[in-house]
Amino acid sequence: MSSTRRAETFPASTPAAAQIFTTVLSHGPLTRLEVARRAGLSPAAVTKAVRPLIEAGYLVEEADEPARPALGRPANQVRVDGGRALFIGVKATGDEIIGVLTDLCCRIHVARHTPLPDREPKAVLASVAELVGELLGEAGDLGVPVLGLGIAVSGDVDRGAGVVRYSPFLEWRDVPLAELAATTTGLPVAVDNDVRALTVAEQWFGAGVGLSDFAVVTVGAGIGCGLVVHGRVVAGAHGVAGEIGHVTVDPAGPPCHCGNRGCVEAIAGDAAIVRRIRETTGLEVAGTAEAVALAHQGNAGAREAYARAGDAIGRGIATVANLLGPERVIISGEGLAAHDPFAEQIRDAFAAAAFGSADRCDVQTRPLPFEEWARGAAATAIQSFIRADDQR
Amino acid sequence: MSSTRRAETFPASTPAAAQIFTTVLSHGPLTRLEVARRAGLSPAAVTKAVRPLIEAGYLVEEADEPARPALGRPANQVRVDGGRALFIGVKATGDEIIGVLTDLCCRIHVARHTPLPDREPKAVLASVAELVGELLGEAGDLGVPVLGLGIAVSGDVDRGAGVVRYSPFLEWRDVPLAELAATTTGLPVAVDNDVRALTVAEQWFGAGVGLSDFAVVTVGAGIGCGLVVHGRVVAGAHGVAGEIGHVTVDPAGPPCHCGNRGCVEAIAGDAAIVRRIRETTGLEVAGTAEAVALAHQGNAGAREAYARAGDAIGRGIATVANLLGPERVIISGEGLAAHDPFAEQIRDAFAAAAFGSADRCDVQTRPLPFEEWARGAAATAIQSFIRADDQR
DNA sequence: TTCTTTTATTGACGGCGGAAAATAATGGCC
DNA sequence: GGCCATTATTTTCCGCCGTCAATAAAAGAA
Repeated sequence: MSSTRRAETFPASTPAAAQIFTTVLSHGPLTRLEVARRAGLSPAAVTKAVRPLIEAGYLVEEADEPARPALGRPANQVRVDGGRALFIGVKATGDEIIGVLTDLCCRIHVARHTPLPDREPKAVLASVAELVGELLGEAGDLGVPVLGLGIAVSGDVDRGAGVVRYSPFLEWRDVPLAELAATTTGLPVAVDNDVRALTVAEQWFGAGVGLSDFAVVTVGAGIGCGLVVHGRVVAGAHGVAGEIGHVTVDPAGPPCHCGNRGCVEAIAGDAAIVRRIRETTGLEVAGTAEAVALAHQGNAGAREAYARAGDAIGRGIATVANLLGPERVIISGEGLAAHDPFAEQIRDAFAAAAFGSADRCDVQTRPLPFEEWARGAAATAIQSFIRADDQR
Repeated sequence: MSSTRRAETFPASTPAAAQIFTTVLSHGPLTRLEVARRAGLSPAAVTKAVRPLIEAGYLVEEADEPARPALGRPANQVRVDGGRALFIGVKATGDEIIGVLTDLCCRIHVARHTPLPDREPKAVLASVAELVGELLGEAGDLGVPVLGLGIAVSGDVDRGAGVVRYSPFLEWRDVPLAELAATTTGLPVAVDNDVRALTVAEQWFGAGVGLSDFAVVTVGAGIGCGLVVHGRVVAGAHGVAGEIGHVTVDPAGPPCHCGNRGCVEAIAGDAAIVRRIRETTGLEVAGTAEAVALAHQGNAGAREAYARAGDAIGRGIATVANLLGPERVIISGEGLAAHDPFAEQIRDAFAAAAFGSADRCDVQTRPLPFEEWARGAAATAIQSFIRADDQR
């Protein structure tokens, strides 16, 4: 199939050129002058950097110029041609693989998911290859080349080496996933931790655009956190960071699988909430869906459990805000959109526990559809293709 | 006095040159080849950058070459000439001003402190000017020029603007301290938060040398924290960061002046420890010195209070480690050196509460003599003089 | 002495980004 | 319509920085 097709490379030789491209990518259509101001470069430098990018088709001149000035020569806006290239993002959980086909602007064109019968690296790799094959087929129909594959896995991932150091859900240790996937798919592969991947997506295409310091908190089975400091996603000295789930909220709280008590996750994780409702109401709650339904019906025990969870998350976020002073915290989770009381509780607890930063830190809540995880993986693939490791 | 003396400027025009200098500054004498490797530059670039620095007297060729290779031309090591320039660092607390005269390598030559009669900006400025005047006199005796003044203040400080936004201890709001001190002393002035200043000193001259991710935790009247992420000191989006003192350790704990309960500072701050000992033993403990003495004598109540405090600090540090994955945490405080059980308790609590990072995060304890705060201020002055904002 | 080995320096080269000037594209004004 | 003011973009030229390749330097070994 792919045979000896040479991997296409991005024509941005210098860091400045990459920065110019990412500026346009994140901040929509911009005139060259606006790009120059944002990137802190001279207009001439922008002109020179933009030309090869237009010639290669990654940037295009915007056809209509809506924002023309009252006076003077009208500006020509430039934007990224999303249709120029496609990327595939894959998120592997313990029992499912989610894959999306996105364009260069990280807009999802196709989403697929398949169950995962076996967690062995080989079996997972085979499933990933199959899913990628299907998505490549879709891409072939569109006649647009796929330039990269991103894979997101929860756990301890060495992004630079493309190795999954340790993934509890998959029960993997030191799996050189990037290399393996590259040989089976023939695509350039980027591998990263799932929450960090999601954070990259927010940084470049979401609510973190233009911010140099923000946090993404994911609420679901586990509680995760991606941090952006100084315009770069924090990976920690050893690849582990953002473990907000195991921040202690109440030393007398319920035991956590990590060995401590009262971790955020032990109070606000899906399983913890279900367990709490069972304990306080005596009802046989099967799962999260039922717990949410109970809370919506006004069941006191369920509401209390969610209030407790919201409180724990709010405290956890306040801890992040106190330590890092982010400009914004983006809370995202499956249940959040449908479940406002939860979010409100988070806000209240945050406001109470945040020391000096509460009024200066914007807390946003946004839903997290399951494809969003895979989109994050695609974002890392795009980032890796552009080869721009830091940006504002 | 100083009249129209032009401020001396550092002859490192490019970021690369500044990086080369800071590499030599932090990593002691190095051969040009070693510098090139560390800085990721060609040997030729190092040669060219080093020459003007030697001509200006900031670098010198090391006289004796101890590390000569078995074979080949012996290497010429280069080091920073500390005696080339002096800097003054000043730390202002609520009731005292501490000043040090350091050389370019941030070694303390003279330390002075004077009580602070009044907290009004004008009065503080006058005291600072007097102290600086004395230290300038000492510098004049040495015949070495003083090239900068750094002032460290606790609270919310905008380093870039040189403005103290809000300092609770001094009861200041929006005081343009850098500008004021520059006009009264005639020196270039850098102003920063005290804990961040201390962190810069550790990063360049202390236990953080060579690390891109570490934390400094100060234990005393308050509990502070300076963070280095991606090789840069974290200031947060709004100038507030590192508020580890108000991380909640126990929601049912004692009330804190910040309005919450069970903050680290409300358990492990000096005042909290003294109060705890009073409550549990009924003894009239006057201050920290007495509390420490009681603990050393084996008084059960005092030991319990310190154990509690150590536990709280350890948990707070674990939170930092879980979130940021630093390579090292440097705990520094006045009482620490004399007070090992405290430190041990911190370690234990950290090891228990740190999720996955405990075994990979090095926890160091080091004493914090009172001049160390002022030395941090001098470090920011040096950094500001070199004009290198980030480094590894 | 001469060769080998390692370090440091030199000089040519290329590329990038900035400054300034030129060019382009409009609307307004006479 | 011609001219001018205004703003955007491009061109041209220039300086500077860092790399490359070659060379010098400073030993010990043969």
